[in-house]
Amino acid sequence: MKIGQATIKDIARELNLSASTISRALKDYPGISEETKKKVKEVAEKMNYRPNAIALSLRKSRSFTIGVIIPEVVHFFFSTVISGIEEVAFSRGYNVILTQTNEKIEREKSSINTMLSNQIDGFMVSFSKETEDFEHFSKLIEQGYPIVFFDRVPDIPHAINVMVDDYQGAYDATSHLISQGYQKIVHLSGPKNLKISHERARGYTDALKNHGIPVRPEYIVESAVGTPDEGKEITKKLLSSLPDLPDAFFGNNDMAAVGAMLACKEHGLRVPEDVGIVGFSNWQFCSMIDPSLSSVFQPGFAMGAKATEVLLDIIEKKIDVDDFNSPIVLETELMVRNSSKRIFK
Amino acid sequence: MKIGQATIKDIARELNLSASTISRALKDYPGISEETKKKVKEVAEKMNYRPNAIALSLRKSRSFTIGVIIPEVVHFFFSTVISGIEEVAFSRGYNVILTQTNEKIEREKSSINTMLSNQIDGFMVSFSKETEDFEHFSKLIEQGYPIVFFDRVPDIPHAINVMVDDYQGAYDATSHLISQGYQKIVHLSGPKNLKISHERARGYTDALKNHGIPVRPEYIVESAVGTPDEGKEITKKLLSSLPDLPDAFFGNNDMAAVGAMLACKEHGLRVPEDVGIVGFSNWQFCSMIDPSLSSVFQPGFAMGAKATEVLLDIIEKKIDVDDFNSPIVLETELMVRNSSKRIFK
DNA sequence: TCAAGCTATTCAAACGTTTGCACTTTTTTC
DNA sequence: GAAAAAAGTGCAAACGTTTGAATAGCTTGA
Repeated sequence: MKIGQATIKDIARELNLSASTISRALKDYPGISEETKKKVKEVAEKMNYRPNAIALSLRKSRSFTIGVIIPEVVHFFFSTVISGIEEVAFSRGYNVILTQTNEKIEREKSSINTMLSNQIDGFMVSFSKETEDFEHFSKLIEQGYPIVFFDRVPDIPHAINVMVDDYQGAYDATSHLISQGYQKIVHLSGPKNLKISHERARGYTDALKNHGIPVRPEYIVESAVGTPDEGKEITKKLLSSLPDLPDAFFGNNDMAAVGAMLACKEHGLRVPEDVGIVGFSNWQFCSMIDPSLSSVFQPGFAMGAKATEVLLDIIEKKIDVDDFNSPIVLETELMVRNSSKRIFK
Repeated sequence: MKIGQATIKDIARELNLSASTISRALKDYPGISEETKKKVKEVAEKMNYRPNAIALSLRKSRSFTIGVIIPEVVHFFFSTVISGIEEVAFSRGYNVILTQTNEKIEREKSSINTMLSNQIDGFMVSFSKETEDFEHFSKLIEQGYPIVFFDRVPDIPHAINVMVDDYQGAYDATSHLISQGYQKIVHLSGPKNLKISHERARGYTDALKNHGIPVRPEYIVESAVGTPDEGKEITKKLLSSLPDLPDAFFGNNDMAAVGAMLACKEHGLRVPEDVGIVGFSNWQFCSMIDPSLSSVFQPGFAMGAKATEVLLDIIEKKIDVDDFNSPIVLETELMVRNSSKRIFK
């Protein structure tokens, strides 16, 4: 049978003291005699006293809990972000309550509501693919709720955004392919409503331009879902329909890239000899497949950690919301592997 | 500026009614006139009233929150479990607070403490590799805290365990290898203190025995960490030291199996012609690597969902703790892919 | 001797809900 | 037309904690 946790009142009764004295004694407040403090602490220990965080939250209107809203948990990149969030939150004494939206805006909204009900101290959000209207976030910001966006960030006033340098990552990846002698580079792009998709596409385009390679619209194809199957299908179609066969694929994510790789292999093309491939995100499997997949590393853990640091600093008023007029951008790193190495030294 | 959320008192003041009436009106309690109910609800709507879950928790000694303690978030299998947990919890109106132990028993214990402080309604636990003494869990069970273990389950009285049929999965995998003509099958086993490791090893051993193949102790090697690198190293050593070369590897997990595959390839062995390989867990990358990796599918999502159902049923007293005298076991499924297909039909 | 000044402690209200009970007021019943 | 029943609402306590203000019991000093 669950024994009701000992409370301050129980200790008070035991020692014939008032609740306030117990509270202060436990907190080492001045004005309590050393003797009393000692006794109180002993009894607390003996009774296995554990402060009731709920009561504390009610009193202080602070829950020491942050809410994380994420599209999917079963996603390598996001899981690394969660890990970073959890790590920092734990070390600073906060709880993390987690919900996934499964890319549905309705779940996003309802999660916000339950979290508000739960008096969360702040939000960390990466919004869903369905989200095109940011009204529900703007309202929160206006009302002064601490909220930090990561990875998928909105373009709205006063939003605090932590992101990866998608533009540079894509630029590097594309430049690398060019440097390896690939010229006809296809970009499998991401969903149109995500800023990260645009940034990556822009990096790709700029790299081509800066190397004097014409940008062909038919070489930019949307791979919105981001599964290997989708990438494979799209690539297959391209290979059988394009008059001028591409010699490289730059995927907006690793899944699409791996799909492209499979399609190329099936089409009898050798990777990297005939076709070069680079992905984005550097999922675990990149080094396990054959040929190993070059990819742009996104620092997910660091992103989660940094975003949480910022959120907690805001919550604790160590920094001011207005200090952020531009996003916090983390560096990517191109991991060159065999799928794009054509020039051997 | 954050506007203090409207409370029941605010509505009461607005309508010149008492807090109790508001509370009852909002809950459609009998004994409140339809007219009042209507007015109250309108005003609540207008003031954007949102019940304070913290106050409710304090009053009811129920937080509608469950605590999940998991070894790692960045782990395909566990992330699918979390997803299942989150899904069921959300649909039944519960929050999920998540902590990862990073395989450290100290974090496990301290997580339990903060969760207890937070008046969590119940626990879901998969313990760390370091955990060998289950005292801290036994105590919780004795005190009547609802707690459900999943995947890594303890062998202690009254524990409610949800697990996968590791024995059968391993048995199937090994039998499959035998049916494909492999005879000298190495098992890369898991950490010794996890029951799942024993079960998988037992399935492997029994399959050999039942097919009249002698079990050789030197063919069972511990791959405790479970990374591709470790699997690769171990396999390399085996290939260069064993006088009688093995012709198959059954990995306790996919990472070890992939390591074995890489080592075999480097050693000039062809997969599956010379060596057959089967993993365990069916991680996403299994179908993406070349050759694709056969693996035992573990229903992670279903496990998380089932475990949560049970936990919530216990919390809500829909079922009794004593109804569980044996673990809930979920079926595995062998996914045969190219890494172990030697007999072509 | 007594006001002043400490020290150690207690009181009481507050955070936002819920809920058993009591209290009005209205309606029904005979 | 008076008593009984019903309907609608309010009071107050409780959940566990914190905290400003109040109080009690000392010691000190002139």
